[in-house]
Amino acid sequence: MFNKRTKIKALLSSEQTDYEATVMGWVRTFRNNQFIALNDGSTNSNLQVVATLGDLDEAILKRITTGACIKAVGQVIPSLGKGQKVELKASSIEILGDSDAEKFPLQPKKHSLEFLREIAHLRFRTNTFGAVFRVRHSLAFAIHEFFNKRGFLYLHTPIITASDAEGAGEMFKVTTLPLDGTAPKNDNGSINFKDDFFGRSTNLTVSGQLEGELAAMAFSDIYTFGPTFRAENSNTARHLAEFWMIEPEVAFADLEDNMDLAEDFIKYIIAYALEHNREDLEFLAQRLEEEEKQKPQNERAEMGLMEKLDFVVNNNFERVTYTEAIEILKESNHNKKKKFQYLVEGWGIDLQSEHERYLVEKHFKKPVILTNYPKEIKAFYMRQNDDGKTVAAMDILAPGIGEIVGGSQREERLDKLTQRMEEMHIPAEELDWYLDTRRFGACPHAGFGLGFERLVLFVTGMTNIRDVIPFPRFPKSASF
RNA sequence: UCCUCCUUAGCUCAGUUGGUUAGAGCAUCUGACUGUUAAUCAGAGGGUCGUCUGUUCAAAUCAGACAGGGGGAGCCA
Repeated sequence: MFNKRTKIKALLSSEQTDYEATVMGWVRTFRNNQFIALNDGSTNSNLQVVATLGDLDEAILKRITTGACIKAVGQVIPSLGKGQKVELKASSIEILGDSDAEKFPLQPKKHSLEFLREIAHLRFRTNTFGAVFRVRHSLAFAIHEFFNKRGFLYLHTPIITASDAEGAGEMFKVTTLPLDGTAPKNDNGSINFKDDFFGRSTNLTVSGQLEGELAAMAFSDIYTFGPTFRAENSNTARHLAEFWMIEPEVAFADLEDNMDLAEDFIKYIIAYALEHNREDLEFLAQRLEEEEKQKPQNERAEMGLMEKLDFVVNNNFERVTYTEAIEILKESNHNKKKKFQYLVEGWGIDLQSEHERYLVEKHFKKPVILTNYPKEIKAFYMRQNDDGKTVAAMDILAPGIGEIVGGSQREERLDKLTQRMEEMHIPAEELDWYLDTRRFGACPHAGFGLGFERLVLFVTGMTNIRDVIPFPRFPKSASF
């Protein structure tokens, strides 16, 4: 009966003593032939299991190696040593799974994140990744809680999609046709998808937004939270080929409502993690602090992780228009001294990473919501402002991460929308179903997309997006 | 995809102007110790120097190509 076991988190947090308990978990270290640091993933802390000399079989002791899985039964007692309040004095230890210490790659020492990424199937058993993925779990749970409390409907949008006109990025093809060159072709040499599984060309989704808008035109408030795929050849610490995206879509909402929602949302999620994952976050904060010490003084972050998260929860995001941002950048000493690689000369340019970082990290020193971008650099579905030049778009920029949210009020006016699609060469016939929302009972609405992994990066203080998703997919890599 | 740096033991790294048998710490193994906190102490084993090609009497060291990784950029979330 495995359910009789006590989870280490519960055992440690109760601080109750003098009762018998059964624990199971994986050995982190075995010191002095006597002290087992046992972890079962329920918490970052290990339980000290004491194997008293003479009480246990020598042959069993030999098999208690780093990585081995064991079951221990014994009395929970106040710890005789320092460093923990309670410990388990084992009366019996059973090896559930041996681990050959000569071959097990994790050692009781510091490993580089790059090395651990190569053994992503085992890195869950480290302090850092244990903390990261417990925080990730909490954030995911908090997202559902936030929207559920506000009456949003969780909409499952398709993962296989027929539309390839969204312009969000390169897509992965989905097909059952043979790849050996024998697939049927049209007269012009292109592949004929008539006999493909779906009878047409299909791809993995790059965004659930358009489908989300359809549902918002019935349920008022919806959100999606699911995997998203981009076949872009992006080799950065901020991009994945497979990532999870949250996309709320709200009827009867304008850009300001949208900004309010996004800001409330981010603060709620972070506050939830601060409340429920204190221990893990403090561990990650300490890890980050040690890493920062390696850097030269001028490159270090001004705030520690906990301080940063508290700050974000308790302060308003700075809201500035694109036009104001350009003025700030143009007039900045940084620009005048030509310290930007791309100098800011005038209105209409797309902001470079260095410009966004300057605004967030140097000028405002807090999250920034940039609004009303030139229409030329934004997507077709964004609502055109009365000035004829800008659209009701908003991007939220976070310190250290850059763009974390991209959203807009949507263009609900059919004539304006189709006109813009024409200008941007987006085939209207393929998106006829989408245009139906504008034909039958259109209303002002808005929404945004938030990259889940970027949020996890921000909250955990990790710096590479490949370290906050269990099994990352990126160019030239799809292991596990 | 572009720029740049890196690749030496299981891990993290040294390795002199190219020169004989390539080193350290940690891990592992053997033994000791038995209230330890990444335990400690003693000893041992462990390497096709990323791959290929070239230069040279001689290459871990120099050059080129390729592969993988880091940092930055673009695309974006």
